[in-house]
Parts: sequence; C-alpha cells; structure tokens
Amino acid sequence: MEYSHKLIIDNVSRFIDLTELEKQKYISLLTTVRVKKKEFLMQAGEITKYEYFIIKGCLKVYTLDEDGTPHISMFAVEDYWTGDLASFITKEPSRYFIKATEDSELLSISRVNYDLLFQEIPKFERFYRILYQRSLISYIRRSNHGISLTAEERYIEFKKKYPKIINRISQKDLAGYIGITPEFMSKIISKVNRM
Amino acid sequence: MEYSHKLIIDNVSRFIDLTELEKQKYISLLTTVRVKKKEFLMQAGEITKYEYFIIKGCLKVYTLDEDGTPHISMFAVEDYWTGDLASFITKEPSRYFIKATEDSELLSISRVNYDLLFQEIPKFERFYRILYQRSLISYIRRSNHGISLTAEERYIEFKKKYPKIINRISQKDLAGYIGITPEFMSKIISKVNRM
DNA sequence: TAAAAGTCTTAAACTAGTTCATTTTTTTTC
DNA sequence: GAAAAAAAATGAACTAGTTTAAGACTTTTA
Repeated sequence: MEYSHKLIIDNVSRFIDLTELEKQKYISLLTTVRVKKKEFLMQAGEITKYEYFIIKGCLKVYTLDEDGTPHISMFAVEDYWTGDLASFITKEPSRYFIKATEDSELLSISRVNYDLLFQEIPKFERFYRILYQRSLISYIRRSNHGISLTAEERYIEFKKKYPKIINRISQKDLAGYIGITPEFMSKIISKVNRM
Repeated sequence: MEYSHKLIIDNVSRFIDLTELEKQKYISLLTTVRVKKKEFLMQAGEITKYEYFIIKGCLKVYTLDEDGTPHISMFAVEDYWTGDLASFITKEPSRYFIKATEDSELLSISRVNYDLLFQEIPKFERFYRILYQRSLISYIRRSNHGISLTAEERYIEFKKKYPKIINRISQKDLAGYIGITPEFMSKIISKVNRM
C-alpha cells in the first residue's frame, strides 16, 4: 500500500476496524492533492467541495475581517483533518482561505464521495461521530479560553499544547491565531522568554 | 406517548428514522430529571455521568476562574442538548457547573446507556455524527468570533442569533457569556439601545 | 549575490474593556 | 407587603491590547 494511504488508514483505524475490502473501497474514494508553499487550497467565496487529510506539510486556515486583518482558525499539519466544515456541509460560500505555509501533500474526499461513504460503509458514521466528538470537545475548550484567558495565557497554552507546530509557523501567523497584533505578540514572547 | 418523550423523539427524528420498537427501546434508556431554579444539575469536580436533553426550562453551563469570575459557555433551553461532553467521554472530573435559571425538566442518558445505545441501535451513530457535526460548526464559528469581534459586536450577534434566550437571562449572565464584566455589559446595552 | 519584500523589535500615543465604589431599581423571601 | 438581597446603572481611575511609525534582521527572488 502507498505510504499516504497507509497513513490515512492508520488514522481511521484508531476509531473503527476495516476489512481489506473496505480499506480498498475507502481509498478509491480519495484523491491526492499537492500545494506548494504560499499557494491556496481554497479561497473565500468558493463553495467547499472537499475535506482534506494532511499527509505532509503545514497549512493555515483563516478569514479576513473588514479591515483585511487575518484571523487564523487553525494550523493543519501531518495527520490532521482540515477544510471548512460549514461550507462543505451547507454548500454555502466559504468565508475561509486555506494557504500552504510549506509544500504540502493531502488526500481529499469530495462531498459526493463523503455521502457515498456512509452508504457503502456505514461504519464511517461511527468514525465521524467520534472524530467530530473529539473536535467538538477541543473547540468548546478553545471558545471558552478565547473569551476567558488573556493573550499571554493563550500563548503559553498554545506553546504547551502544540510544541511542534510553534516552531513551524511565523510569529505573525501565531498572532493571527492568538487573536492579537504581531507587535503585541512580539512583546509577549520576549516577556515570557525573559521569565 | 408522554409529551417529554414525544419531544425527544421529534428531536432525534430530524436526523434518523426510527421504528416504533426502536423508539420504545430508546425511551427505556432515558430518565426524567427535575431541577428547581438555582439548583445545580452538576458541579465542578464531579465526573459527569449524564448527557441531558431539555424538555422545559433554562440552565447555564459555566466555569469559575481562579478569581471566582464565572465564564458561561452556554445557555440551554427547550430542545437543546447539554452536559459536559469532555468529562462524559473521558471520565475525567468536570470543570463545569450547570445551574437552572428557571424550574426545569430534562431527560438524561447515562454513559452506560449511551454506549449501549450504539450497540442496540447503530443508527444512533448517525444521529450523533450529525448532532456533533452541527455543534462543531457553531463552535468553530464561536471560537473565531470570541477572538476576532469586539464585545459590542458579540452582543449584537447574540441578540440576532438568540432573540428568545436573551429575554430569559440576566444581564449579568449575558456578560459572563459574552466574556466581559457586568458593568461593561450595562454600558454596551445602553449604548446599543440608544443607536 | 544584490535588491526587494517580508518579518521582528521597540516605543509613544491611544482605545476597549476592567476595577472599584456608590446609588438606584428589581427580585426574592419571610 | 416590608425587609433583605441581588441586579443594574453610572462614573473615575486604571490596564491589556492597538495603532502608527521607524529601524534591524531574514528570507525570497531575479
């Protein structure tokens, strides 16, 4: 089996057991996508037709507000799922951009194949039930932290939770994720490092 | 069928079709709970054994930070699901309190019955897949808004999105949800009403 | 490999939101 | 239905985070 297919099967197999036939069927519903650093995987205004699994690389998912200030909602690296779930499901235009911050390789599943997947291998209802349950738990936590912690506390949390990601992204993008200006991010980092 | 059971079956039937037998089976896994205004449904430190569906009433789900300041993560009213999903799933102690802000009636499902439900009626994998998917979409949006909007914008959004809930909760609790002090909430409301 | 473009740092003036203290209004309780 | 308790309003002094601007450092591109 190809390396990329092995990776996604390992990811899925954390929650459900698949037969060899089911694995083959699943893989047949996926497509390989490559994006170079600084290229877009998708842009605001489009209706998202795919969900993505990252084999290799790093991408940022973000919106632009009226002032043109970017607000980063996630960094996606190896073994992560990404996309714009809202647009993918509701078929409304997305407000998100997804841009590669490193040359990246992904596997995509189209909306048509996603629907087909549940018909053909109902076990995937369970896989996505658990995947969404876990994402939900972490977003519930994050939406509270965004409101209740100071920027410095959010930075310290991020550093503790994603020590590998922090070394792969710019300070400016980190500021866009934490929800502050790059200038204030710079101050926080030099303060925290001094402590 | 009892009124409360009819309500929860209607809720579930939005996403999956159940036979009469399956409906009976499902209902047999639920328990009715009543809490009076100001009483707790659960408190921080406990391991959450239940998820709840609200038949009637209103409850607030919140944490207390080190200073004792409450941060409200949701208001649950009729036809909502609530609980602490993280503690329910991981069996770790909860950091949340759930307190009734009105006399309330709920249906609860225990963790044991929740697991049993998937074995006995696998269709429920689909129900929860869709339920969590929708919650995830709204939490992703909320965690971005928490970081990118001003308090005034968050208040206006809340008012537009939950016009019925806003009349049932105190200004103080709303402040705890928006993530600001009651004093500043008061200022925002009088400013927005003046506009 | 030089120039251009982007990132990071620092600092001063500013604004959104907090804190603390007091008064008024509303709700709860006996 | 009076007294007590809680919620809401207001204002002054404060702090976390923004804005603007300018210079130093790093990465990208021709």
